[in-house]
Amino acid sequence: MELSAKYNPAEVEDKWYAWWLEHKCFHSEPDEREPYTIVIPPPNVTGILHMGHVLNNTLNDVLIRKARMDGKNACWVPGTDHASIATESKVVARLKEQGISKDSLTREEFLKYAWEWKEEHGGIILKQLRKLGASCDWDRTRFTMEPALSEAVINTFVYFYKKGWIYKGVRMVNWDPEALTAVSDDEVIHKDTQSHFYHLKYYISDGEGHPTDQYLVIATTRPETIMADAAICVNPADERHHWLRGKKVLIPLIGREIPVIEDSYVEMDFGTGCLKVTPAHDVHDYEIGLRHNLPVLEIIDEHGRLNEKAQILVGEDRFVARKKIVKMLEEAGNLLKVEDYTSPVGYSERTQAVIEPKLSAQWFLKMDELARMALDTVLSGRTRLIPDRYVNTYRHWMENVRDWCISRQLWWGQRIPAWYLPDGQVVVEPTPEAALEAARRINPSINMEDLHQDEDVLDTWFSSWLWPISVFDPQMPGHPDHQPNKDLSYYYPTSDLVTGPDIIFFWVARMIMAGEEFMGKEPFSNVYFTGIVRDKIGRKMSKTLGNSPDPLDLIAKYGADAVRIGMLLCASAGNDIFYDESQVEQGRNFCNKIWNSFRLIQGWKVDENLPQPEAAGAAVEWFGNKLAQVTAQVEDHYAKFRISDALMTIYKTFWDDYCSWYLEAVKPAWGEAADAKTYRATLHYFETLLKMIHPVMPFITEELWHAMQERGPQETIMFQPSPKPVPFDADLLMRFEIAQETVNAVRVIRQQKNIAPKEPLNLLVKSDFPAGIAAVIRKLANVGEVSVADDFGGQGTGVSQMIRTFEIFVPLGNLVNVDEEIAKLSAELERQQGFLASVRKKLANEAFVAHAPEKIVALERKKESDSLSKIESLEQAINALKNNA
RNA sequence: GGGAGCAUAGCUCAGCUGGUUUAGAGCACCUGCCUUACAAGCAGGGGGUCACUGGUUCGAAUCCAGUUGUUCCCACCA
Repeated sequence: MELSAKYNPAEVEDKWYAWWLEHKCFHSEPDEREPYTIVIPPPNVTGILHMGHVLNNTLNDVLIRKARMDGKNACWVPGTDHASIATESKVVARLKEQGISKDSLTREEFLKYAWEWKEEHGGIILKQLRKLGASCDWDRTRFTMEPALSEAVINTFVYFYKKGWIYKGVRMVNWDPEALTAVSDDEVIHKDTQSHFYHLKYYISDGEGHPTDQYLVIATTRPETIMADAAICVNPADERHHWLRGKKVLIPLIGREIPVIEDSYVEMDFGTGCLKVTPAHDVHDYEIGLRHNLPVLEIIDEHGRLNEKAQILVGEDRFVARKKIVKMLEEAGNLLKVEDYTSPVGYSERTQAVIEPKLSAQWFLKMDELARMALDTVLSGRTRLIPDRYVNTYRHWMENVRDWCISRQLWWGQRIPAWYLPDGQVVVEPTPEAALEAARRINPSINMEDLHQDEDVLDTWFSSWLWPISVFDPQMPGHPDHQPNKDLSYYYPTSDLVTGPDIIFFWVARMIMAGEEFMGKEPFSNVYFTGIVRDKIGRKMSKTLGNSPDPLDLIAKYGADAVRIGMLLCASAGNDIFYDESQVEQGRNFCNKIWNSFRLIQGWKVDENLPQPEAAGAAVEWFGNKLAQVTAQVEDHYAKFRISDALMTIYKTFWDDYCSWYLEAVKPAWGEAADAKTYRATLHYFETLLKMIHPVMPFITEELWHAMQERGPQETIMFQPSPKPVPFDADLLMRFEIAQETVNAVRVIRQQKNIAPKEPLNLLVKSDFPAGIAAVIRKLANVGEVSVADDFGGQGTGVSQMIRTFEIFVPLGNLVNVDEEIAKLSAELERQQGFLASVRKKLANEAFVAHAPEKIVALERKKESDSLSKIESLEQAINALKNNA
């Protein structure tokens, strides 16, 4: 087979992915082997692949492929998330483009559109993951809103309701006036926002609703809410304001009378020390209102517009109203001054709308017990967080957790299984039929038409948190009729979870809660947190910035293996990833290097009768030991989730050790054949390297593994056992390093003296020079003869050099400038003497000798004696040069 | 406001319980090579007072404290 000079990924990748699918290589069924399970962090069903997914899924795929080659029964369960807010807002936006407003549709009509959208765009991302090489068990693909998983969600809701942990309550929630839904605290992003601090005069009432000429001053950022004020509050300890006790003041513009109250919540040294209390539109004001029994007057509607209770500016958007009311206050003489002011403002993560605190009835799940269990899971180490500093973050959240608001005023999602009777009583049951039955136990005359199901759906995370359980057993173990499930008991708990730290609370923590509650066992042993993918100058990749490349374009340009390498090269755990296309280029170059190394081997003619040359024999022996050493390092890196280190270790072994040293050492001379022994070893090493790098580069390794020799119709590198560490000869490796350093030294001499690589040189060493490496040196440095002499004095002029503690000499006759060589050696001598002095200083320090461990002291003595012998050699060499001159 | 992380070569990072011939890698850079596997390559080379200041120690990039810069998380100062 003739191979092209460059690796061409496109055809190779499509061919092998199809082959893997056809041969069901990714599919897993429970058997007697040890399971290794990963559940995918489900991407949004209508999402498209971005660099964050590439990072995450590459890591997942590396782990799952490694486990597969380690002989485990590897199962990677893929799927998508219905992402209620994100998807619903996309559908709303699309309908808007078509001139259809969501308000004009019934729930059923809207859901019809939403499902159409899902059918159209859903799962695109899963197709894209195949391009990346993801070895997911596609037969197990799940969707969080498929009927079975929705049932899991509903069953879970009913389970917790019956347990008494789910309740309905009126709370101040974070209202998103764009999406028209409450969002959880975690979905609110606080950003410092430039605004203004308006100082307003509130005149004291004369008791009959008329202003006196006395006034107090409040400072507010939200003047448009004054019409909802219920009181003015001061700190009881604030003597400046004691004259206000018992007074009433008039709200500017509308003249409504409100009391002055005292509460220690108010900071005396902030603003004016007077706080306007607006219970309906501020969380803290609401709490003050509860303490002081203040009326709650809501003047902002769900769209963020003022309603008729505001009396003025009715129908205006809150921000328009703010501008207008400032002007009105100014004209009325109530505006004392305006200051620039920066304060944190909450924005909706999904719609970017400014969050409006709003009172509403919502469903909550009690968190205290769940959090207690889940905290223990991590603190006891049953689930390890990597890097472990996330344990602190995790603990802090768990210890300060608030009840989870699980209802969303959306349609896309699992509808809350609560039915209201006409008298307002509620029954919670998994199905309408069961609900009717339950309702009839309360009131036997109830009919289906009398029941009204709650309009809200559940938070998306209320389905995602079940993911490691529900993908295997959608009925959920909490169900009263639950039957043991073979898949669940085999695959659960899963092994590793790879995800971003941004969803540690949304998702990871809650999965641990669900795992403990339903299974009594942690859902995964390790959670590996990746960093956030940023561009070269540190900006988060985002669609709006346009700084995120399309991964599919990259794959088309460089190949999937190259993209995977590029991503992993810079992906140390927990650190943000600075992505740059040059890293993918590096990956592409590596593919090409591997490809060409195979072209070289493949081009050899093999002669079974040829004896193995000495240099080849030595190289074969060396590389076998080198591989053993490297395998141990790689295994260690994997065990510590240092994937990029594992990759770099193999990369260097393949490129530097195998290609640059080993192949050059065993390569037959031009026109000559290779001996069979060397050839077989070379192929064997190549195959070992392919297996080592396969989890990272699945495509090119499969291609070359098949190109090496005829394989069986079912055979794939995917299931080849990964190389296991074996003992190696460290001394032999050290000797070869000396050979390498010697070769380098000779090459430097050539370069400095302008001697062509083709021109053979001679090399002299002393009798202590390590044995068994001369042949390799001869071949790689093009040295005619390596001779042993214990005195280089009579050898004419040449270059003398130290390789560690060994002196070598290259006779060069009149090519050498003696003065230059003497200067060079003298400089080295001086450096060495400096070094010796520092070592001796250390050894002369009695405290050091007394306190330092014996091993360290012995090492220093060794340094001393080595240094002494080097100095001696250098002095001899200098003298020899002088004598020869 | 509270907490956590980071600061080592131009860039991205290793450096694990302080001691390994007076700090490593990859990329980038410089020099010389179109040497018959690969110029997406080969051979060689230069480059860092380990952010700063103190402290602990026989010994500090490594441990401690503070300072500065930076990133992230949490948080209600109107």
